[in-house]
Amino acid sequence: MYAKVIVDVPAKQTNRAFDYWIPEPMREWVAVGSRVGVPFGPRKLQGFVVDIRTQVDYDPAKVKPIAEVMDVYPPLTPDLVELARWISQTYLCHEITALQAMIPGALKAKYERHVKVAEHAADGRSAGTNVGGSGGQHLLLLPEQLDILRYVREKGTVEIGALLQKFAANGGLVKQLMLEGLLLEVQMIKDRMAAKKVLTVIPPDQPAQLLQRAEELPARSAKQKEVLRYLAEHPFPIKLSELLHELGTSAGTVKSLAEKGWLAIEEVEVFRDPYAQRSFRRTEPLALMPEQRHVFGRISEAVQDERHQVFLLHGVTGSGKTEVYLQSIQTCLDLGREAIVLVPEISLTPQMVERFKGRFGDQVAVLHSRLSHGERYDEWRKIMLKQVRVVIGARSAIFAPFTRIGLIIIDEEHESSYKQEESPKYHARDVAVARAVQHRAVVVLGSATPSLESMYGTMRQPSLTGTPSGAAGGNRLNDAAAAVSAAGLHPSVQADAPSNEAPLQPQGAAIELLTMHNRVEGRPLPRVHIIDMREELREGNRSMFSRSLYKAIEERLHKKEQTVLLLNRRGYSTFVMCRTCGYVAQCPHCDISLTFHQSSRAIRCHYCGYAEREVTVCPSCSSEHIRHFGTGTQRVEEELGKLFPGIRVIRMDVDTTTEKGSHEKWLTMFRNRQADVLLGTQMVAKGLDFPHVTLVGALAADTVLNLPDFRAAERTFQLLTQVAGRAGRHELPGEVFVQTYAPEHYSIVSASRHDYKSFINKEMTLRKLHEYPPFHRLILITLSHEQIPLLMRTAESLAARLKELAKSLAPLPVEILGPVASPIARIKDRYRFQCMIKYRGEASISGLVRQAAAAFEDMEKQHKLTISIDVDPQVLM
DNA sequence: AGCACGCCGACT
DNA sequence: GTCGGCGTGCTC
Repeated sequence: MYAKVIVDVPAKQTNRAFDYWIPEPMREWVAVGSRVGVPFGPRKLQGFVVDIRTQVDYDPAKVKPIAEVMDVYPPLTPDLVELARWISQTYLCHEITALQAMIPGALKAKYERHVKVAEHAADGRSAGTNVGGSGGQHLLLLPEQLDILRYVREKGTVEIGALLQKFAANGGLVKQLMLEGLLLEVQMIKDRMAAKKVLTVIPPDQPAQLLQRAEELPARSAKQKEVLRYLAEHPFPIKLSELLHELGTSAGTVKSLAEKGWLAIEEVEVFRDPYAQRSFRRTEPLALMPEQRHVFGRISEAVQDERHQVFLLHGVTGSGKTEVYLQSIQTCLDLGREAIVLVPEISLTPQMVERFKGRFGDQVAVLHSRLSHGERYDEWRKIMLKQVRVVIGARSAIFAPFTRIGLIIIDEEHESSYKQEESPKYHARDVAVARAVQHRAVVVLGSATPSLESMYGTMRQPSLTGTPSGAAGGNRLNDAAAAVSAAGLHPSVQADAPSNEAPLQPQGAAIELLTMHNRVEGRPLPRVHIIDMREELREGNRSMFSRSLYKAIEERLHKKEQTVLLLNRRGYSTFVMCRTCGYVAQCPHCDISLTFHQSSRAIRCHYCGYAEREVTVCPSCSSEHIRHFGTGTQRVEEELGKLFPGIRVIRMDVDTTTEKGSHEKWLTMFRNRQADVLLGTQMVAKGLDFPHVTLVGALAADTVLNLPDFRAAERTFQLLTQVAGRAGRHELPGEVFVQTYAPEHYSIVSASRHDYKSFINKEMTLRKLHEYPPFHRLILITLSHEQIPLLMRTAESLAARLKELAKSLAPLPVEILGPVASPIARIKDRYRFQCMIKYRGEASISGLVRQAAAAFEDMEKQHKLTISIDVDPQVLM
């Protein structure tokens, strides 16, 4: 038998499967999805098995055997292997990159070079005797060299780095021994993190015997008797450390019993459970409101039919989407199938976790970035070992190694954080649809402000001719591309399918729209006031608080109610400027202004981390009129303190939430009403639910609007709607103040009226007019290099090449825009140029782009030029 | 990505 | 004459 293996080298030339022979004894351990160690040229590398065959396509005489199998159970399921291929084709990345993204970081290969003592050096066992060299020639070994050999022999194998460190004074000798063949190099592939194991005492099958045995022991073995009696009474495996603590004895006591064979001590895998300390109050399903009942009905029907379908659940904030998710998941579990819930990283709060753990108990695994490497790995292991059936997590949880997925929920589906910014630059929403096709699972996209892409999907008519995806035998991924497009997320996505079978018309059912207009228990949406800050300024108010917001905060302080203040920092640089000459502190390595950080009193670059001391004298004109521009949360906090002496403010931003668990700490404090105001960036807008919040203020609602991004209006509308939804979720009614310099902008007006429909109509019209997504699709190609001339030349010829190739697709509209300098024209001393491809979805374009980029392969290698391709970019910077 | 092979300049 | 520069190509 042979295996096709994708090796751990992310390069164009190695972006294909290599054939290896599977030695007979390994046969039962090697499967599609296995991690294996394979010889590759002179090295040993990790790889993933993507196929198993009886024949090879390569000269059988040259096929090498697999060197080792890394895991007892393959860490990837066959469907994930297939999905990785789809991702690599759709998002134009190396297949290995997609595969690696699917396993936890703990399983990333760590390559170690070890040495062992060569067998023919074995005669040199005793010190002082010199060993024979390979040619029968007698080499004189120095005593130091014998020391090294003896040390390595004792240890078995030693990592080269460690050996060199140990014998630092004689580093040359180690090398010499290796050259002479007395030390052999062994390459090892290690996991970054192993499962955590704990010594555990296992009682025998018949614990009753233990009492008997205790009698037989001599009187002086009191401690041993005690251990036996304890185990007879509690005949369950127990941690050795716990047992010792319980009985106040030492390990020797238990060990001697183990040596007699009366009990066993084993290493048992334990799971680091980040939620172990907490108990979750069990919750029962809540009664559903009529709208919720209808939505739940549609979803659970589809789940029960085991048919692939995508729903878009548009529910206003506070309409009870989570309860619908919970009950739908229950339906799915009752059918013996598994569920994945994706949540934006930022809203994966303990509160959210609690709701799922409360309903499904230890059936739930949680995956998010704040877990340590080990914790994350353990949660993942629980999924793989089928100890849980529900996963809640951020973007990458879409790769949970389940085998019978029935339901995938994507909460806040409009969030741009579902798009990964590093390779593989996948969108979890699209991957979810592809994965759901494989499993014939249902996808629920939930949001109070659905993305235009998803909304567009609901507007498409189901095709008359197409068979519904997931129908008989259709459970394959080549349908997935069609399904993603049929789902309408994009006009059409095509995995690099041979063009003869590429369906040009999307087929299958479109997204079904489900709507919930009402908040639970008929609570009204909060009243939203738009405050024109231009007018405030005209009337002499130069503070960042309008008079009405000031009054509203004052009122809340009196009534002992709470306030949430949002300061949207995006697009709001807190740059440092000299008021005399206009000098602005810039990063010397990037084309971006440095931002001021109060906590460290430093100015630093967000892109490369460059930092310098705060400047008090202008380096350009020596003036002392240096001002920190932009309204950072720190300044708002200061001003609050001045305006309302004694006010208790919790500030949440990058500066205060980097520490592990700090996020949670602040929110708990606020919940316990230990503060009057929660002030923060985007992170205060998402998913939080505090009963005593009756006032929400957006201090500068329109900062995003000024960014050169076609999604600016959409982002603004979403953010304002989300943050407004934080007010008045419980008994107390809420009120919202939106401060802006663009009070007539449709995104702000619609958000203030809670009018999603008028917003979407306006925005759709504009997008269509300007040929932007979702009507057209984009691919952003960014080139970077240290020197502008070479960079420009390459970018020009890449664009020319693309235009050339695009002609072959005529008459399908494919436009090549650029090259132009990127919005941030230099990062880390590298200049950046970009080209944008704008096309209608019917065009199968990924192959074309790859072809064009491939022509510049040698440029990349020779001149250290980098080309990065972003399919469906979310952020155009 | 590594690593070897291979073809042209400054040294013993 | 050789050591070594890094361009080119391969890894089952």
